Amino acid sequence: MTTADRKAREREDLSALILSGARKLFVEKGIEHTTIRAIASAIDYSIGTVYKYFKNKNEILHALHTQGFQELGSQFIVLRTVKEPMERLKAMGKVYIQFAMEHRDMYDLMFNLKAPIDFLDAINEEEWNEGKGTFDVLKTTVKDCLDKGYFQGHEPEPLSFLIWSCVHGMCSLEIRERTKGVNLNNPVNIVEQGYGEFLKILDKL
Amino acid sequence: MTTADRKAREREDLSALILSGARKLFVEKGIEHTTIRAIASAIDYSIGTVYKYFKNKNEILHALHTQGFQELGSQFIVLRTVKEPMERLKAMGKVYIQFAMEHRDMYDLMFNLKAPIDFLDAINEEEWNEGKGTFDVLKTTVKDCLDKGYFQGHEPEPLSFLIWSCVHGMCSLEIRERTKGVNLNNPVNIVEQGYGEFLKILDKL
DNA sequence: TTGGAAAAGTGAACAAGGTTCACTTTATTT
DNA sequence: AAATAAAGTGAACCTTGTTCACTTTTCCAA
Repeated sequence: MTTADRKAREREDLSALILSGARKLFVEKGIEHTTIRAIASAIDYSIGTVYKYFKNKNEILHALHTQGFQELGSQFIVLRTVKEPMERLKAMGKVYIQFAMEHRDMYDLMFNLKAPIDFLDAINEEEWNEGKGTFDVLKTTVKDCLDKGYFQGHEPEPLSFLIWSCVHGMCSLEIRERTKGVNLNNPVNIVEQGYGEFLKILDKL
Repeated sequence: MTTADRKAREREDLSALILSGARKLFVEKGIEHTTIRAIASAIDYSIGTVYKYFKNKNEILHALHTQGFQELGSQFIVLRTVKEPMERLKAMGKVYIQFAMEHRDMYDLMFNLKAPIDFLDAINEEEWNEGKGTFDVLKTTVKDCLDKGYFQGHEPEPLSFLIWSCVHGMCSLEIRERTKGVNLNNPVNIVEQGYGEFLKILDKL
């Protein structure tokens, strides 16, 4: 079945090409400029072809959001070298914030936009595996901390959710331009400062 | 100038009517169904009239977002009865979460959507007074806590931002359906549980 | 009282974007 | 080489925000 194999490969290739075109626009011009027409024209194919490969725009954005989780996951790999769980937790927060601040639109897509979740709903997928996987990485480290005697009296799951929320909240407020509401006496980046306070709290727990 | 006065009043009235129509759609059908056409038809006026009263849709959404802050502010009034600052801080979080969960679309508009901020940008308004005002209420309570000896070694401003982020993060993840990523062993609402962990931490600080 | 200006209100029309689908072109198979 | 299938196309449709030339109403001075 050489022909069928090649066909499948070609299909994969064009699928990937569409995504890379979408990705490029997404990164360079922001999500509002990432239209189907723009994606098609960026890769010199017609609108119709894009729709032969993806059911709709939500599917494209979902695929992009999955790529984002893969990248975030690969950033997390360095954390394996940090053996002490509390240190690892602190480093994880730093990596997470850095990812969010360096890939604002991607972060927004992964954790704020409706599109990827709407896509899951449309295909009757109950689970959000991308998010779940990342959350599990956090939860494992939090459990390690509990085993080491940190976070006395806390429950791993809701505590992990709280920690995620802290960091996500800061990134989200920053990306959605709500940090305008915070008067800074200090010229340092508010997210950095907020994370500094977070670290101080961890040292007490 | 009785006539001019009445004119001004009528103008105010229609302005308010447009907003109430928008509000109704917003609450009942969600933001995606709150189109200019739908607003106009809900109050039996034409599209053109809506545009005589508001420059564009962002201005309408900004006005709605301001109403939201007024309501959140009025929910905060009960907190004045709580004299002990740490207790007040805990109660404030509870009120905030309750507001967010009961007015999801409004919360989203206030803290997530681009529209209100885009409106401010368009009129060259640097300040986000609505957010700033609410943040100041929090900051005052956090400062009171510091004065009472809580939060030793912390800075009021970034600490307030961190606390806000914690609570906002939980609400935001819930509203944007990212709590799907959290496997619950316990049937209780994850935001409630996360806030429970937050309270435990406050008791240690 | 009334004529004309100003204010209020209208809705057709445009642009942009997601989506569909009948059609053309290319590739494969027999 | 013809028949069939797969790949690709883009005009056209729908919805939504927005504009603006036009109509209707209101107001005040002559």
